[in-house]
Amino acid sequence: MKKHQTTIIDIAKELGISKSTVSRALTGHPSVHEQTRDKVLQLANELEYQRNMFSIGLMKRASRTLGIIVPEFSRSFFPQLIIGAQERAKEAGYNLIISQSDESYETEVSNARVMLAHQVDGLLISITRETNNFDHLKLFQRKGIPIVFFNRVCDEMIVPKVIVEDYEGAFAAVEHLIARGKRKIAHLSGPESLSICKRRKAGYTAALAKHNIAFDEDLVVHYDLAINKVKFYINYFLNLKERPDAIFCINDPTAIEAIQLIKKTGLAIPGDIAVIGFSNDFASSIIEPALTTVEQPIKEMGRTATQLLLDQIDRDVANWKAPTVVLKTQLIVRDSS
Amino acid sequence: MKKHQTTIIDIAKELGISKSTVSRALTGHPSVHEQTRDKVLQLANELEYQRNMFSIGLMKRASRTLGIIVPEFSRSFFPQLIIGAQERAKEAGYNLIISQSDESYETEVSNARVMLAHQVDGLLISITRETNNFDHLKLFQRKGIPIVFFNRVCDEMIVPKVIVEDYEGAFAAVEHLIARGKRKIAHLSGPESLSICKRRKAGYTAALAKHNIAFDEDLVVHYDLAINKVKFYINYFLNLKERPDAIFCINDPTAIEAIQLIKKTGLAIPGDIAVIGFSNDFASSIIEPALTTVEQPIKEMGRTATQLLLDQIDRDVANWKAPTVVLKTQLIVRDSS
DNA sequence: CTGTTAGCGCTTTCAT
DNA sequence: ATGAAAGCGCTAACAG
Repeated sequence: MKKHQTTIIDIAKELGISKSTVSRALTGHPSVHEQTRDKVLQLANELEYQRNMFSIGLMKRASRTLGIIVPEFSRSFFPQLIIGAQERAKEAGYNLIISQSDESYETEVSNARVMLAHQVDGLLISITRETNNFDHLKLFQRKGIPIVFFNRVCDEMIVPKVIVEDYEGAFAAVEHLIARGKRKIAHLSGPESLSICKRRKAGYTAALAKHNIAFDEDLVVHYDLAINKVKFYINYFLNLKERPDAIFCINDPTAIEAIQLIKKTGLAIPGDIAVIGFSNDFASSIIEPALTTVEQPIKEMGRTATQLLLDQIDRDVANWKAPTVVLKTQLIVRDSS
Repeated sequence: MKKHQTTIIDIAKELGISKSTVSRALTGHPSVHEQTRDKVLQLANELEYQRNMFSIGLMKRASRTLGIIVPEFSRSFFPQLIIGAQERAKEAGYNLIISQSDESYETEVSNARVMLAHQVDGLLISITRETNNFDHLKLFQRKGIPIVFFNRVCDEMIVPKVIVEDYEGAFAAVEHLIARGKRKIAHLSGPESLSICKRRKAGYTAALAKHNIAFDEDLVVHYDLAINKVKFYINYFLNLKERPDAIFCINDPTAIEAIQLIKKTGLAIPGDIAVIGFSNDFASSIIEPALTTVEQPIKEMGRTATQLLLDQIDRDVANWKAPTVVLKTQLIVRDSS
């Protein structure tokens, strides 16, 4: 199958007028005779003319395309976020190229390369759990292509970021556990390299402090978010001399896995051990007992990140102060606590 | 922020050689002096040169980009499928532009337009539950851009398709229910317009027939897949004079919703009513009782569809017989039946 | 092995 | 209101 594209030249030839006039008519330029424009538009329609993005891109040095790189999308979080981003992009007349890095640093670098090759006008990114080096992203800055981080952000780069109230959310979750009478509250956290984990842990610690509960090193564990390893850490918690009476998990998939594991041991949730997650993923209301969790506005995060990106693209900003937008979180109390 | 692109011309000038030589060196053309090539490659690297897809696309009339349009991706099915598609595309040196039509025909048409504007070399698509008119897709054929349907296919277009053994899967599911002693088996199906639903229904009907169970019109309901309407149909089933003792649902989200609703009424699953889904989504092993379902090879479907698309792109086929690939399904028996 | 030339399809001056 | 011409960055002939 060979593609045949209807071009402006075809239309011009057919109508016996110049290419430039056709171009003007097609782009809605005012200085075109109405009759001429109508004729052009009609013929273009008949021939199913489609503007060639390559030549336009070549001329304008802009693709009107944004890129988004997410670490994974097997769980509902990132797909939902992408829906928000896509909505906002579309409203603004931009398209979105999506790619997922599968929690692999290498793939992330390769995806970034693809985005560059596709001449995206801007990049949205949430980094993998492995990403420690940011050269591939700094390259965008050097090339003058704006970046916005969301969810998992990079602290060392000064660009706009969208995060949620991780600290406050974690604080509220732990305070809620305390209100339920729990005192030995464990925290199953993610990689220490992710700032999101640091903030949630800080909220956890602060809530304990406020209520005069001693911070116990043994009750906090960091893991790499590989879901199949959760069993190891849950076992660890359950076998402690003084078993924790609650576990605050870094995210919903972790919490859901934890619940399934704990149920198998015969322990009662939340009686023996309460469990709390973070994010309010779809599955959290399905599991039994239904998961108490900290809801974050996922779609909104996608929209906001996209907006911040558009702001940078439109504005011709030399010393633009990169904002960090912090979205609200809300504790959803269900049956697991 | 204004983009500055390093171009081949920059490199040529810097090195005092011709653009074509630079181009040849960069594209790995054999007829370039090794020294020259090394110099070019090194400088390109230093200057962080990035090929401009626009000019290449303009020249080659190909974008090395595939498009994929899915009806939604809030559930895990399509994201997983996309992962498979992306894998295969990447292996073949293609990029993938993803868009989701939100189960809206209008959005699907608009997304198709976007794909066209982006000059995709081929399109993968699973239609929305609303799509009855296929003009927007036939346009691709007219333009010589290959299409492959997957999952939700269009019967009236003769293009490659990837589906699963819907009939066989449904047959196995219903036969399993019969083996469990169920006799009044209901079927909550999707829109009659989707061939996928027709095939599953046919499997259902055939299994009943094989075991001499009369087909009961009242036990089959079609709905539009809007998940919040499931309660209406479940209620209908539960209030029938002779309540069904099993429900075969068109997909896992429907089945999961059904289980939640049935549990609220106090009926026992599977004792009073067994429930079976289709697809083996992530959530199906989380719900309690765990959902019996027909597993389909989701990632594989994405890979296969992509391969069929690549086949069409590479081959210069006038009268290429469009294949329909049918992937295996497998019944996963869990606790809901 | 390397350079020259001529476009790909479009927009954008600059004329008229 | 329209046309002519130049060129975006690259590659593919065709020469040497």
